[in-house]
Amino acid sequence: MTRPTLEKVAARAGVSRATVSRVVNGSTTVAEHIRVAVQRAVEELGYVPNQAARSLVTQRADSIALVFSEPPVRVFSDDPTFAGIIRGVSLEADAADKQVVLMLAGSSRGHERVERYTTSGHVDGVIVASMHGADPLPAALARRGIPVVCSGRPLTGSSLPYVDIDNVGGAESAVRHLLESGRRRIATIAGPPDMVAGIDRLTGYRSTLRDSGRRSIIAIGDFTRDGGFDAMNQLLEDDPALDAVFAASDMMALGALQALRRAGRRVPDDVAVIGYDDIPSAPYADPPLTTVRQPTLRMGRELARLLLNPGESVILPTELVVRESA
Amino acid sequence: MTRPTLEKVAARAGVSRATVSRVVNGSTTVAEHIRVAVQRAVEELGYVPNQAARSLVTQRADSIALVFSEPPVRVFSDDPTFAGIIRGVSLEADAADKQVVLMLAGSSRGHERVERYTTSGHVDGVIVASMHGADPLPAALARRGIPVVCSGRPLTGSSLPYVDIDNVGGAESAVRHLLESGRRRIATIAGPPDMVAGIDRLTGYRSTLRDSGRRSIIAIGDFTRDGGFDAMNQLLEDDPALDAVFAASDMMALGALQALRRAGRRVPDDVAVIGYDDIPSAPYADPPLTTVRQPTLRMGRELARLLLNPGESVILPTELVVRESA
DNA sequence: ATGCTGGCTGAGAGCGCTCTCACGTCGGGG
DNA sequence: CCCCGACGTGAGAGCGCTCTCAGCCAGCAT
Repeated sequence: MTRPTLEKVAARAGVSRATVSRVVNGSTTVAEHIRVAVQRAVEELGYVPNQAARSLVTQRADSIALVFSEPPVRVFSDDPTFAGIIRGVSLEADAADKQVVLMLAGSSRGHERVERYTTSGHVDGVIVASMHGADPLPAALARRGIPVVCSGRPLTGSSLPYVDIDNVGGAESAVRHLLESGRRRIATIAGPPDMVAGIDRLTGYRSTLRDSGRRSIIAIGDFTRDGGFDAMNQLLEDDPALDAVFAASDMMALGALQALRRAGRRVPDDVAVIGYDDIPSAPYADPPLTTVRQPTLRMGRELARLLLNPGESVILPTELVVRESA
Repeated sequence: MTRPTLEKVAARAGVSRATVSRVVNGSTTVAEHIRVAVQRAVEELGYVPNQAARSLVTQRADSIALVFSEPPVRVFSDDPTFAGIIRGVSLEADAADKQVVLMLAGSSRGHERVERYTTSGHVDGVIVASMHGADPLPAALARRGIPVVCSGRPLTGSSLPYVDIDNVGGAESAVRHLLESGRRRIATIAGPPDMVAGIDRLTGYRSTLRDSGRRSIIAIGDFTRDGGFDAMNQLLEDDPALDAVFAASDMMALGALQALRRAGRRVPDDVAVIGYDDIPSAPYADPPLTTVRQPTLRMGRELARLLLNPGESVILPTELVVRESA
């Protein structure tokens, strides 16, 4: 009942361990008839290489970790970002014959666990998908000598390679759309100021308005629906005459929609609303939400590619999806 | 720049490899002053045990795999099930000092990858969270001699241990609630017939109606919003006089709500609607959705517990959450 | 004094694999 | 005819760790 070893396979095929190893690893310097014999033995015995033994000598694990430095509730919300990243990373890793190991490092204990796991030789590199730009984890891993790539520009001043989405540009395109459709008083519901996405989208909003000579009307949300609801109410109070809102996330936009409805404002007639992320339920909002879509799959691919063969950081463009809310 | 080994630590602390190993692994038979000295050496060198070497001799990996046998898009949808399971598993694994490795086995290639990974000694056991009860993966792993626990009763007839949620009971409680509030013509939007959750919820619906002498009105959905929308339309056509719908998932309930609205039916006045899952957006539906909540966190805990110390399969109870839609 | 027990420590044998060498065994050129 | 290179194979040394077992030194009973 014990798992067959190289030795067993070798004995069965009537060759040496080394030869079996060569066959298993696809070396070309093995005579055809021997290769066939070995493969049959492997098949018959159901041999699977012991990865621990292999790693021990090669010093490679042939797998990479994809760490989500967020509480699971956020990772598994109605947000396509993570799903896209995972798919992209998996695709690229597959192509390079690497295994992807997902880890959640929500708590501080999680951080420690992840650090131990990744430094103990389980993986050849780590992709940290952290929304909080000031996360200490990436730098900590890098210090340990582990290759690291960040999803989202790190706020820690470290020079780690990263892949980010053009948040500034995305916000700009949204606000410009509002401007071009004749809106005059454009408010924003910004994200948390400790997240790159929040900061950059606010920057894009601000600069675009400034360029057009209009003033900013800002409320801070936390990327959640309730946060968006509250922020919208405050915005309405601050400037009852506003005619458009750019929310830094679709969730907040959904909350804003609700607040607007409750306040008796029609969307888009009285107030235009644009969100960010293009979550699955955006098309089903009332009215269907105009939003900024991000190339999450591509982000995942670039992340993996950057980890596998180091190079320059990458910034990906966004796409404005116009529906009915603006 | 190379990682320190046991040997290095031993040399620095002036003891043997064996002693360092003892200290690192928390053996009690080490003299206090030596223990302290070794710990200092470990600290100074930043020593982290090489897991490959350790696994090689212990034949343990000290980690377990949590495999999602679904496409990522489903895993990362607005569905708290997976998040709850993951948190529960993590909690329990943490307590047992095991590492949790998440894997997605959406494609058939994914299956193969997962099988290779888990059989190559990377993990001590596998939890398969598959919604498709007929998934061949669990049995395949078990055949390989790897401990396996399934989330959801397997439909393959295998006798693998599993943890499931009382889908029949959950459906019963929903239908009974409808019955008790005076509804007479209660329809259902069932889930796909190849998923245990779909099958069992339909069973619960049917038996409850039969017991009360009423007839079933059934449409099949696919657990998606669009599927729910279509199914609701068909139901309306089949029996325009229906006054209640039990949808086997909240997503389908959301679609049904939309179809009902479009058909000019008021909820709950004309038609009562109950969903299943209690997704995060259920309270924000219009009207807020009455639904069946599942103990997903506990499910995760039981799953891990069952894997770590084998025992009887477990079935967990549900809870009816009454809001305004029914 | 001698023998014994009990508590700690070190020596050393592997765990299953890869990879470097050395070792045939051919074939072709000198 | 011999030598040399190319090619294919096997022997063997580890990779870094755990764990058994032997060894040592006290301390106690005999």
